[in-house]
Amino acid sequence: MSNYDALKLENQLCFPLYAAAKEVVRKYRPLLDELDLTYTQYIVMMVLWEYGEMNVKDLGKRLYLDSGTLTPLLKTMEKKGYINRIRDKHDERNVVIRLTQEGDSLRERAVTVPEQMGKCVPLTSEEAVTLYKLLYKLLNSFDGSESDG
Amino acid sequence: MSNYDALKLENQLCFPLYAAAKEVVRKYRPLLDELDLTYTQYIVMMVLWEYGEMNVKDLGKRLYLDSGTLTPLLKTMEKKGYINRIRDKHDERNVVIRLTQEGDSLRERAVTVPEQMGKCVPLTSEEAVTLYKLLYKLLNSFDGSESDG
DNA sequence: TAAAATTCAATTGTAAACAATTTATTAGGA
DNA sequence: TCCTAATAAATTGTTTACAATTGAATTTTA
Repeated sequence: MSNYDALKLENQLCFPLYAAAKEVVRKYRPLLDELDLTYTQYIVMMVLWEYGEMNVKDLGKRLYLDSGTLTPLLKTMEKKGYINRIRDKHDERNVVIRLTQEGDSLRERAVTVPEQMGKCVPLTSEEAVTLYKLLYKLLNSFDGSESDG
Repeated sequence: MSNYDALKLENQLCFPLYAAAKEVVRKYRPLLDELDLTYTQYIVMMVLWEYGEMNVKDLGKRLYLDSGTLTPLLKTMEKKGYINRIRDKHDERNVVIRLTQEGDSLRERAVTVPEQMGKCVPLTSEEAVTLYKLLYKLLNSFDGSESDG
């Protein structure tokens, strides 16, 4: 019996990670609906708000997403008018993603999202920092073995 | 400028949560491929290995999944021969999920998965416990607001 | 320089994930 | 009893997510 304890859900580290991530993304939904963004589209916007433009590959590396996810996502965002997709003149293999005026100005409305989310997270700032560091320790350890790119 | 710092990816707690969860699930893939299970199917099996049987609703509550996800997933698992789906005689609204002999015996082969995954996680046991507790603190705080059920 | 290898995005096919709705069943109230 | 809630699973439609493959462009190398 206790031979199988390692297979119990309550003894998994991955399960609360998987479930908490899903639930947090669900918490974002009503806030992001008002910006006509999904969570994945939102993190793309965050990168673009900070860097202005970036090609698909670098975006994927930053967000841990591959072109199979990003290509249709970015096409949707282009239809919404938030970004442009432009072939790089110097290397036509690259597609550069650039914010439109509308996409850039969305930033002002998005600025309340992090604080509203903060209210949903019942952790002290020390706990949040600890969690943040542990998650990045995990994440950084995977950086040698990516897909795609 | 620093008005927008809260919108930087590196200042988000949710992003490393989201990304780490995805990457950990990816790490499971080659191990679970040998059992012909996806990660979501695997956590269903973990619950069933422990409890033998459970209806769809309770399974969903435990795994933070709704019937829209579980119904097709469970049908796939039934086709594989790991489970049976049986309408509850006493209340025909309920579908009870029960392990088959084959599903039950899969447990023996699955028992190496947790230890193999443990090797991929570069955390001390103290760190793992801290992470575990923080994730459940987060997760438990969401328990009032579920979907479906 | 021509051929081979590499790189990048796009495509294809499959599997989650979930909101919203629908269908069937059961429970409660008048 | 009949009618209305409420409940549980299934269905519908949309979006992620990713492995594997394809096709086009670039770089390397022979």
